[in-house]
Amino acid sequence: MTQLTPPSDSAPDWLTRLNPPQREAVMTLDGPVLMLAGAGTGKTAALTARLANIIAQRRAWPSEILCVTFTNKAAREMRERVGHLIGPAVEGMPWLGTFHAIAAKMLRRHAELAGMESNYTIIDMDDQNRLLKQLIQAEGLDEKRWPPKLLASCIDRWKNRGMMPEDVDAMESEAYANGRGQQMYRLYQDRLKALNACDFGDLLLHMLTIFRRHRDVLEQYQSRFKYIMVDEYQDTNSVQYLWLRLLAQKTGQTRHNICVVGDDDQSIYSWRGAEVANILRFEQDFPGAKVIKLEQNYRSTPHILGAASGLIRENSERLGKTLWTEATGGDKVKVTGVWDAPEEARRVGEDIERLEREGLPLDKIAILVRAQFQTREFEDRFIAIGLNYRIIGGFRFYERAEIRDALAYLRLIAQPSDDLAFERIYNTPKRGLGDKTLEKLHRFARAQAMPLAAAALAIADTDELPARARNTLLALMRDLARWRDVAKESSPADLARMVLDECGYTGMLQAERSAESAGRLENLSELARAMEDYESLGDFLEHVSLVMDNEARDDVEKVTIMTIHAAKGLEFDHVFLPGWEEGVFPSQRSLDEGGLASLEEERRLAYVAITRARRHCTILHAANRRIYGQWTSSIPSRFIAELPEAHVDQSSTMSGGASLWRAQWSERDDPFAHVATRVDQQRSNAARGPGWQRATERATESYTPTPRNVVPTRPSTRSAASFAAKPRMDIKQGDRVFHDKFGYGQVAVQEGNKLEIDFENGDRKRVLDSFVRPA
DNA sequence: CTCGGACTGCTTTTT
DNA sequence: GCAGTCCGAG
Repeated sequence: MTQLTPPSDSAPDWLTRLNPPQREAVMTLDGPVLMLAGAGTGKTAALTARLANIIAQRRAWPSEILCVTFTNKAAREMRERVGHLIGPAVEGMPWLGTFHAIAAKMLRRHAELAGMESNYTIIDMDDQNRLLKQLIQAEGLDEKRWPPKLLASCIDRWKNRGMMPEDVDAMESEAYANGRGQQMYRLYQDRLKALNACDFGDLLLHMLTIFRRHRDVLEQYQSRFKYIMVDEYQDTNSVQYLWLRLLAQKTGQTRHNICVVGDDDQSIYSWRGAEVANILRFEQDFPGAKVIKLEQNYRSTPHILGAASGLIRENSERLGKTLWTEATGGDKVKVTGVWDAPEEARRVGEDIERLEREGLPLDKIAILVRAQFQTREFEDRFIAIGLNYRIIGGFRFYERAEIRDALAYLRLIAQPSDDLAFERIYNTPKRGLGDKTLEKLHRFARAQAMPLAAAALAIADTDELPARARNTLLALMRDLARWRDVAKESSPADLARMVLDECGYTGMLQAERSAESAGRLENLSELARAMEDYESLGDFLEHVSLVMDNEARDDVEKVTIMTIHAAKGLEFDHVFLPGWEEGVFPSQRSLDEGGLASLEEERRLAYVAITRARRHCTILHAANRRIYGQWTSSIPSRFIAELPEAHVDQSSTMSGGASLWRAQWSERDDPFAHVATRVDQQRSNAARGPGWQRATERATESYTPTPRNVVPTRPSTRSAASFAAKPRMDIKQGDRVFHDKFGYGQVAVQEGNKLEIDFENGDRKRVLDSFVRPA
């Protein structure tokens, strides 16, 4: 990573800064290349240097290179880094992007070959859900027994595997409603076609089908792309694999200039269709492939690497890499056992405050959890001690109801046939149109084979609807027509502001005056602000449907709390890994569903977690934790026992210490340990003796924060760091402020960086001043 | 249409 | 234990 950082303009510079294997990857331009890049081995540097090299050597124009990533973030990063190396020529890289963005772009050109028009709509999961629900109801299926979500996941799985409805066999079809899976899938596809829409999976599947059925189209792209590069290849699913293979295999010529980069040890997305097999058999797929291993790690200390490597060695299906580093020294990975989850959060909080005092910026620290529910404990604790944090994940901007409503209006303006958008807004804000009206409208629309919006207009000439509903509908249609005219002249942002005002949405929220409504209004103006960057409404809508991420721009330094999945590809000086207990990590559910294969994926996840750390890594496990409201006692994760002792420092805040945990593992050293359930643990608790039992029972029945057998930690109400935290200069008592979650309020008490605020809904809440801004 | 009570079901998540 | 959803009553 470090090697390419100061990019220089002297031409061969990107070569001299590379290590030998990296250089080989950059220089090998002919034929298939598999770059096996371990964590922190400078894979992005090598990939971007290779791209720059292709262009510098005039092997291809930027527009003749296909460069695919999985996330928008990765695509952005790549574009930026290539930009540093080759300058403004990146602008001419139209085919650098995510699989979906690239497929969508191709599909716009060939939509008619998939039975759509080129201005097709890309529907999101919410639309998909509503659509499926309608279909399920129409088919008279019991929604409870066969929820739309289940059907959605089946369809998704089929699409991930490149299956069209006709490819779904009887066995697969069984997965939904007693064998009606295939039928429902087909109905869904028909409905999408009628709506001139497709879902995310379709973007790739449609293009794959087009490539297969129309050789001329395929050949056009095959000859265009002289080079293909794929990042995170271990995450590719079947469609993506098939899609790439078609593009990379130019018939009659021996081009196959495909370079894939990945790490089988970091494959953590099999649950959403990724096939590690794709990377494992790359050499068979592309005979003569050059395999280059990047093994020199530039990120972590030897102990961190040693611990991670020892752990991942337990996995069977591996291509096998050995990470090494020139770095020396550094601390061992710390493993700490604590009594319960609140203590875990308390200790992490104290450690972070100590690091902060020692001068480590908060944004160099991360807490990585297995599952989202674990974040809560930390959030509570950090609020209490006044530690700045941010939680990544959870709700995304474009998933909020008000944003989706606003987008529905805009979609309907851009695309009058967007029935899903119509349904979403036709009575939002409330204008007195109910299910009855919608039902009649639906029937009318179906009979006339027209979209709902057109039907709304046409039905006004009939006596189908009562005068009142008819007039309301007509007024809405008139508004839409007017906005469509406005859209032709004014900017998307202005249009959005106008629409939201005139449709009554803004008014509705203003009238509400609740804590959330203020935040919603804020979000809507943020949406309009985001639209300033777009030329046309169409551009913006395309962006929104493909780029659902939203990086909150940072103002203050904050500790990051996120899932391990979300942390892949990132690095932090100090990483805390809480919740390493059987059942939590590895996740019980994962083991129940996928057995050994899942256990190995969990282990890879653990490997990813540890390798995020640059300098320090602290693993924690709690003996007691509340799960689904039940106090549950648990034993340390098997992954802890798998860490080589030479790289680990174990400690425990409980009497008995680490030996207790180790003993626990040897006791239950049987081959079926991985399917052990919590019920078994009740039994093994009994085997641990009366003292343990008493402690466990106490914890289960009545929770006491500091039981006798716990070495008491420092009383927590006011730690040194939080006391010392400086108050914000721009906010003082009595000020009116705005908080993203709670809305507007008045500062009642200011104490360091903590505020007590009387919010407009009457609640008084304690919050950190970094979470509010002056209103 | 809106409110409230019952019911459920709970990893990971990008596009 | 909690949050989100659904259905029935008003």
